[in-house]
Amino acid sequence: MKRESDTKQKILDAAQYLFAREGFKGTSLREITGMAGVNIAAINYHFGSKEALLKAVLERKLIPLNEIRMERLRRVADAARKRGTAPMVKDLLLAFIEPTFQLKDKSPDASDFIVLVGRAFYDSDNTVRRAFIELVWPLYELIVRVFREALPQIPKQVLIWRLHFLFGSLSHVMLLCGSTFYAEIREFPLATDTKSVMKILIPFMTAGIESK
Amino acid sequence: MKRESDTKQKILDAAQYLFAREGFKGTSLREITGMAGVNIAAINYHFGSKEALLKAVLERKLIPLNEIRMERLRRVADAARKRGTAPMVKDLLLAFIEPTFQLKDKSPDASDFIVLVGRAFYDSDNTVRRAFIELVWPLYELIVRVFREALPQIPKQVLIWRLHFLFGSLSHVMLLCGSTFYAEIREFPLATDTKSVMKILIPFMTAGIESK
DNA sequence: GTCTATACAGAGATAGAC
DNA sequence: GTCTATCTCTGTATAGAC
Repeated sequence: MKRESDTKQKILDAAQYLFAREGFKGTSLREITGMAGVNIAAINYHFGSKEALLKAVLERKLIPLNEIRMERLRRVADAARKRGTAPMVKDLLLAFIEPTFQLKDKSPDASDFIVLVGRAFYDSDNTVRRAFIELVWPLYELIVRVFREALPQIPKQVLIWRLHFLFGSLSHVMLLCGSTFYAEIREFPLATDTKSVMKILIPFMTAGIESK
Repeated sequence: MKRESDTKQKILDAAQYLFAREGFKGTSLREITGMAGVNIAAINYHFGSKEALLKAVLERKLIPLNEIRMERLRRVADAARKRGTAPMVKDLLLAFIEPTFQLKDKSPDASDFIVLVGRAFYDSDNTVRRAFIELVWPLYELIVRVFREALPQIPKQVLIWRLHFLFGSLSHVMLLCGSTFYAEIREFPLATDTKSVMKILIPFMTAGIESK
């Protein structure tokens, strides 16, 4: 007899793998169940719909990741408040960005998840975009708040634009670091380990966000 | 009797409109031909396949746009060479970025095209990504070359990473400026006219790319 | 409760008659 | 250049076995 969570887990793993490679629309339920070695009806039984399955895949890793990111951002902001100073932009950036890439050191399927999330905001499917935005909304609000504390002299509209530039760069880097499918665009291999990327990305972003 | 180019044109217009809204995979040939008021088989007759239609849609506006961008980049680099100095980063950035947004002042369907291109690199469909990369490759190579002239002291790998950060931000901004579908993520309206966006984006990018 | 097999309606692309 | 016929594959629903 199979345990309930076994089938669910196998479906989630296969779905994450395939969604990352073929996209949401590009992956059929038959492919997923075929790969997971379960019956076609299992997805509807366990999750209710393809859309609900996508949400489950995203939530599984994104909720814990967001908790880590929010915790780290709050810690930076709190420490600054105790010192009576504004938080440093580079500390906030590292707190926000680093945890995502550190996932790769923990689990072998992290790359698929990173690609999935890196694409989510740009997906042409409303379902995917909405599910993603809903999940990251509290984090987004926290980011706006702590960066306003760090840079009170910058008009809010300008700061929000700059944060969006950051989100764009971050998504782009997530795809380049998370997947092998983008090798075609590189004329020679770029180092994509977490430490090397942070060393280039954080100073770039700090300079941009702090610019006059 | 219909003129040959009439049917083709109507298909291209409908396809661009629908691809921008529903994505490549998410748009059916029936939707396109229905909107264009032509027969379902007309796409295969005129273009050969859905994939070839996508390429035609991209090429129609992207080839002329890339010529403008490359022309402007070369002009900045040439002027600097004549002066015997390195080209200015902010001039190169404006030459590369501004023409895309200026399309909106020329044609009413430019927003759809901008969204389509803004998404292309992030599409989960290989077809879309490959078609896009092939079309922008000469521009990409020129960009690397002129930015190396502007910043010879920065190691090539670091510079290429920074250019990719730029591409990510640019794509993100193209979606936010080109579409109304992203209104959900803004807590209050951001100004998305070309001049306002350039005024915020160019200094941000200049500071990031020139950072120590 | 959990899983399987099968049915279904609709959308996919395309070949070939006209 | 147009249209229809066709055949495959999609997501979902359900009836029943264990």
